Amino acid sequence: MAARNYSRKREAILSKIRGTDTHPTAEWLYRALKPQYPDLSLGTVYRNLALFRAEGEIVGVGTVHGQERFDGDTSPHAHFICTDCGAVIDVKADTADDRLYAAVRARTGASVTSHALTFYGSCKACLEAVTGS
Amino acid sequence: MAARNYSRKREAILSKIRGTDTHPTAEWLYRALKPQYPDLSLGTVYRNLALFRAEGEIVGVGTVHGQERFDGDTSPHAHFICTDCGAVIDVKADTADDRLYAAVRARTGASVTSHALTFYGSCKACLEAVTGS
DNA sequence: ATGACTGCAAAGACTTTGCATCTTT
DNA sequence: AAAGATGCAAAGTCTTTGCAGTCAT
Repeated sequence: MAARNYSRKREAILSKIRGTDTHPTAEWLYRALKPQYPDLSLGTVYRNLALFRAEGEIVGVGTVHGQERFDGDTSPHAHFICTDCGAVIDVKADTADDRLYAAVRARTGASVTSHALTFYGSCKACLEAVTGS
Repeated sequence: MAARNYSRKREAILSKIRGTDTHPTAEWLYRALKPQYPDLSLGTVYRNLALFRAEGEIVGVGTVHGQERFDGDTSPHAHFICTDCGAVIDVKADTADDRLYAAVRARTGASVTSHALTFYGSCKACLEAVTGS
C-alpha cells in the first residue's frame, strides 16, 4: 500500500497548487517553488502530481498548448479555457447532475465516476488586446 | 490564404475519420490507411489533422493516455472516456445550452465559442473484464 | 535499518518541422 | 511554371524513469 512518508517538498507542491487559481502546469509549479527549494527537481514535481492525482487530491483539467493543467480545487465546477493565451478560469456553474450521470450510465453501460465541462473561446484580456480598448 | 489543392491522401484521411466512431488517434489513422497508401507518412496525417481542425472539419476530443483523439462528427454531443482502456464513446446528450453560454460570458467577460462535456469512468467491456461475467 | 523520496540525467512518447521531391492547378 | 502536398528523418516538447544518494520512520 505504499505508506507515504512526510516530505517537505511534497507539502509545498500541494500547498502551492491549492494556493493558486491559475491551474498551473508542472513547470509553473517547479519555477514557483525553485527559489525556496533550490534543489527541487522537475521530476519530483511530476512524481508528486501523479501521486496527488491518483489519490484524488488534485484533478487534471486537460492539456492546454501541450501541457497538462492541474486544479487543487476538486469540488465540482466547470472551466473556461482561452484558446489564445491558454488561461484556465473557474466557472462556478455546472449542470451535470445525477440524472445526467444516470443517463450516461444507462446509454453506455459504463460506471461513471466523474465529468468535466469545459468552455472554449477568448478571454477578456485577449479580447481587449485585439481591440486595443 | 493558402489555397488548398486536391490531395488523394487528404480525402482518405478525412473520410476515414468520418467513417469511424472510435475517435481515433493520428497513429490509428496512419495504420488504417497504410495498407491502401503504402507511402503514406505519419507526418502527413498530423499535418492534415491540424489543417482539418483549424478549418473546423474535425474536432479534438482531448488527450487520452497521452494521445490526442479526434472526432469527425462536429455536431454538439458529449463523450464518455474509459479511463481503463481509453475508449471514447459518443453520448448523445448535452446540456450546455445558450443560457449557459451566456452565463459563462457574463461571469468571465470572454467570448465563448465552444464547449465540451466529458464523462469519465469504466466502460462496459472493462467492467465485465473485471467481474469475468 | 528499512522503506520512501529525491536529484540528475537519460530515456520515452507524441508531435512538429525542414528540405528535397512529386502533384495539382 | 508556380503553389501546394508529401516522405523522410531530425528536432522539439513534455513527461516518465533508472539509479544512487538522502531523508523519514
